[in-house]
Amino acid sequence: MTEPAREAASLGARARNYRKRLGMTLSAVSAATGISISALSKIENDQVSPTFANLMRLAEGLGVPLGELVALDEEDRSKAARMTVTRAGEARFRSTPSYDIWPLCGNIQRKRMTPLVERVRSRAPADGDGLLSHSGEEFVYVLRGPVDVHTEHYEPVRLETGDSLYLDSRMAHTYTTAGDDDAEILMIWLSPPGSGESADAVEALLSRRSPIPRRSARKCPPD
Amino acid sequence: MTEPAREAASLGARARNYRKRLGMTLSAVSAATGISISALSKIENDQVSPTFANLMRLAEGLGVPLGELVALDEEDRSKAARMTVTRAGEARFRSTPSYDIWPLCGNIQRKRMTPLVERVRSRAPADGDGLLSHSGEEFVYVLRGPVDVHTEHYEPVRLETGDSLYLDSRMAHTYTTAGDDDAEILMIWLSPPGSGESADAVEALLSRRSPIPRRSARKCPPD
DNA sequence: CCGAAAATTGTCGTATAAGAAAATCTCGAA
DNA sequence: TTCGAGATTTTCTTATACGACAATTTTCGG
Repeated sequence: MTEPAREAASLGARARNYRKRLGMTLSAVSAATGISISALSKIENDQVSPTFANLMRLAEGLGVPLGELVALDEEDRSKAARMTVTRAGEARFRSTPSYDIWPLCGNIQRKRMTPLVERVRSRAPADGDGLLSHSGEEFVYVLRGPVDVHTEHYEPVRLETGDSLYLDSRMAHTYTTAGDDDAEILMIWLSPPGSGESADAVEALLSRRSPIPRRSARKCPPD
Repeated sequence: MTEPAREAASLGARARNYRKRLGMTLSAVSAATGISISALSKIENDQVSPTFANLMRLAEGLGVPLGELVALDEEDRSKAARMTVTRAGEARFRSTPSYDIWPLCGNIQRKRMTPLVERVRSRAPADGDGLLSHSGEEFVYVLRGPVDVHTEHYEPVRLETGDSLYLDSRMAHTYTTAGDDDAEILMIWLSPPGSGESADAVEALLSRRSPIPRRSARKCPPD
């Protein structure tokens, strides 16, 4: 057997990695892309040199940027190796009128996603910050619901525990708790490609949300 | 109003732009890449869908990262759906040797993050897929632990429920359950920025109509 | 060990990309 | 304007990717 799949050296290996990653079979990819199973097999085994048209279909079907699918490894991965862990109780606590916020994994630099656990306290959009829009995209997974999502273009959506949501942050939005207790959500915010990332990301997010001075940070576990 | 410099919309246009920027003729590119002149002409005019082999040769000959050559403009998400919800039970189920996977919010197109709920079944890296590396970054929040994180550059890390982790996906990694039962994690995978960096506006203009001052076949590679 | 699903391999007909050479175009100079 | 040489496009033929199908082989669960 080949050694554990490192950065796949060939196009076929990369394509296979991305497929495996989604737990898809060749038939599934075939259905998603319109490429025949046999062609997919040959592509993954580097027996053919696929056309640009099929490369585009494949990237689309696998949900991978085309440039990434075709790009050869151009970087020393050992230097780029980065990882950071935040323990359940170690996140630092911040507060806005509507939310208590625990930024996660803040140690790592140069990361592009900003993960937060938020305790939703407000019961109506008017209670706190109102609808706000900002750049980027955000994904929300409800740790303890129910939560109502208010946006400028959709009817409010109620999310229960375990529900998830993806939205374009440029559309004004806010979250409110829909139950008797505060709700809790895990949010991952993705800043747009051009904007500077880094630790400032959380500050930017907080400053947009919080017209009032932040309190001093204190430790408080999400759970 | 003068026509705004728009980015090359097609692969052929991009290829031509890069060639013009270097002041090269088709023959020069042919010599540099090994691709026939006629094939180059047809590629630049989008009359053919070049093979991956020729795409690599072309990128090499033009001194352009392959990802840039092939990347489509990833803009225009205005028309796409701005929000999508996945209910707790509605995610479609997929399975790999090591994981059960529920892709979340798959409906929305053009999103840059890929959220998944994964049930971790394997108890050791060797049980299933082994260590895998791929592009991008990933954030993990442990819904039900404990989970062990194995990487190629770090000692294994044990995560309990509520812990979170951020890592560079290019570092080979895998997750195993460290308890008696299967573990469950929420993962958000971020694919690398589409290499569709906008072509330089000036270059786009230059390559359009009024050609670069053409000194009788003066082939000077820019330095 | 078995059976089923998945994946690979091989063949064939078709579609189409690649390469060679001829035809056409461009543009400066006489 | 005409001319001519290089640049580009347009024919051709050849090479090969694609899709369909069938036959194994491999991979997993049970």
